[in-house]
Amino acid sequence: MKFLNFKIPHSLSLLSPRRTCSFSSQKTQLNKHPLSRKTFFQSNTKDSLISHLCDQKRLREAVQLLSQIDQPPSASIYSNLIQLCVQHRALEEGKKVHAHTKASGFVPGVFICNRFLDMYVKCGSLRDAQKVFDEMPERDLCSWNTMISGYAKVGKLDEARNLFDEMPERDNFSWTAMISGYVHHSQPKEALNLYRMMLRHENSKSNKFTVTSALAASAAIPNLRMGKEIHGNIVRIGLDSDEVVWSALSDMYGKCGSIEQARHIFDKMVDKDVVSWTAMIDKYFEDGRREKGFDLFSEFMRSGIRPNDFTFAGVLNACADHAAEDLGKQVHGYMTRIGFDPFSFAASALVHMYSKCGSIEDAKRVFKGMPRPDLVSWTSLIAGYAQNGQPNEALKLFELLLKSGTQPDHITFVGVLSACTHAGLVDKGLEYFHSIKEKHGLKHTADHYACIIDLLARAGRFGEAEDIIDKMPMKPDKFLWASLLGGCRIHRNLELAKRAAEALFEIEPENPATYVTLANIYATAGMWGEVAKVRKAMDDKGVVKKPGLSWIEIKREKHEFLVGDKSHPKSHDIHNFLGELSKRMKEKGYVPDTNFVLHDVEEEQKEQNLSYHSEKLAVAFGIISTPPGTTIRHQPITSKESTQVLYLSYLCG
DNA sequence: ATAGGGTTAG
Repeated sequence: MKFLNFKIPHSLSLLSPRRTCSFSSQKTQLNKHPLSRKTFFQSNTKDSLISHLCDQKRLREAVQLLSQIDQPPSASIYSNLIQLCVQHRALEEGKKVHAHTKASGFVPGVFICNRFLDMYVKCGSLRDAQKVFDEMPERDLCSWNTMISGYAKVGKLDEARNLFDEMPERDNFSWTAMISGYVHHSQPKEALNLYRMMLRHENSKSNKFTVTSALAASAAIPNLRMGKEIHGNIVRIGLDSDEVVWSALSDMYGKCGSIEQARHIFDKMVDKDVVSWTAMIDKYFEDGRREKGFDLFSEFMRSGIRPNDFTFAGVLNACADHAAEDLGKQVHGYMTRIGFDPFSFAASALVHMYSKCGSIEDAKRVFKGMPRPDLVSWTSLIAGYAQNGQPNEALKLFELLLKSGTQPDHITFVGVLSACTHAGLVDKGLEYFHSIKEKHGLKHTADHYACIIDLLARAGRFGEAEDIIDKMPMKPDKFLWASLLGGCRIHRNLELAKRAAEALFEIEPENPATYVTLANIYATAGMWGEVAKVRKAMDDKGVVKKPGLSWIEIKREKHEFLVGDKSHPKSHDIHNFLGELSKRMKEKGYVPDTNFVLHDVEEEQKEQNLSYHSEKLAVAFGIISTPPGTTIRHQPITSKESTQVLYLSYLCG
């Protein structure tokens, strides 16, 4: 081996005055000249020392040692070094190695060039990769594919596609890189076009990689017909023995709305791994079938396969959505036992879960335990404070965020603006609103506009609100108009209420809430003729106000209530409690504020006959069925069809 | 050597 090394650094002879001497005579020369011999010996040792350092993953030292030798080491040493740079995502060191090849006069072949391409791509410097690619005298399929995949992964799809179209021939790697690039960057249709093109024109046969990408595309559209077609292909070609293919297939059915089919495939899988389990569990959550999801989750826990951060994040988000803090706490405990990455999104999902459940102290504790909280955690906590009656804490936290050097994004500002709304800080809110664009260089989103209109309308500053609406660069959405309508109701602004309602009738004519609110505004103003007109319009259009339905969960059992509901077995106790409660409230001097009734006029009239609103019934039942001091959480369901439904959950302590 | 499945915040 050492003898071989002797041959490679022929530039060694540069050190010796006799460059032209032959191999054997040089050896003799070396023997005769102690200095030359020492140099040779050192270089030789350094080569093997670099190899040794590479084996030990000591990248820094290896590169430092490399910089001390002027002549190129063997190609395999370069290769090892580059690979190590890739592993460490060490762009700086990688550049040093690259510079060394140039300085030492090493002429890299395609193989080493491809390594450099891969290194630059993985370290995130596509510019350097492109430069290497441009300078390559000779390229192979791998060179092209590495570039295409590099561009496709970061969403530079045009660049990727240009290379793809330009390359002389394509293989499965090229197709997969391109198709998955489209899938991951919201162009699933283009992905499927490409897949069809592959089937048509090229002789490339599908393999498990191309079909999984195509399945992901069908899932993202979603296109069940195409998904089924690919399923057929898979069976025909015999690719149905691969875990990932199965998983993608199950995912496709789930995303295309056939959750039963997804489960069917999931059940048939022999070697389910953490990804297939997690995906199936999340399917149930997305489908709103949380019991099923939680059941499958506990089944997974018993399977012996180790869950990962995706699993935890998925379940915790489901807990957050359902204010299921008891389960969230259990998951937290489990995570602590088996360990989780405090830098990962499982950690921020914890902050989110506790914030959403109203346990802001727990959220803060998790947040403080994070070595470097990410933006999602900051945002969750800020929004959590805003929602849980501590808007000033939310704003303080936001100022801390700015000091920490983390850049807020548009979602952070939704939390900030809603904090201002809750705190009634109108001018401060306006200041933040303007800073979004001016100080942070972000674009105002429809959400920001809805927030700021909500803020101004609640404060009765309708002139400014209208001014902003008229100047905004996009069409106001339904949330904005609904906020405005709500503000008009508080401040009895009939004119603007009409404008808001008309806009809402156009956007969502089928939503009864608009009619009800407008009728209420007219009723408050005593304009009964207008109330009747709104009612008639509702009837004419066939819009039906669904009765408000509320439910509360006591010990995992759901109890439902309609307005004026007397069918519950405990109905008598509930009504006694509520009667007692309003008696005591009146004694304390409480006067009901009719501006803030949550229900429509008809229901209000019912209430005068002691026909209680469903929320009141549910909360009352919760209070009398639980020990004193128990937290009762409420979670508005924001699905399209039932905006007035409340979800209340009693959590065992 | 280059490619595939599940993913947070109002």
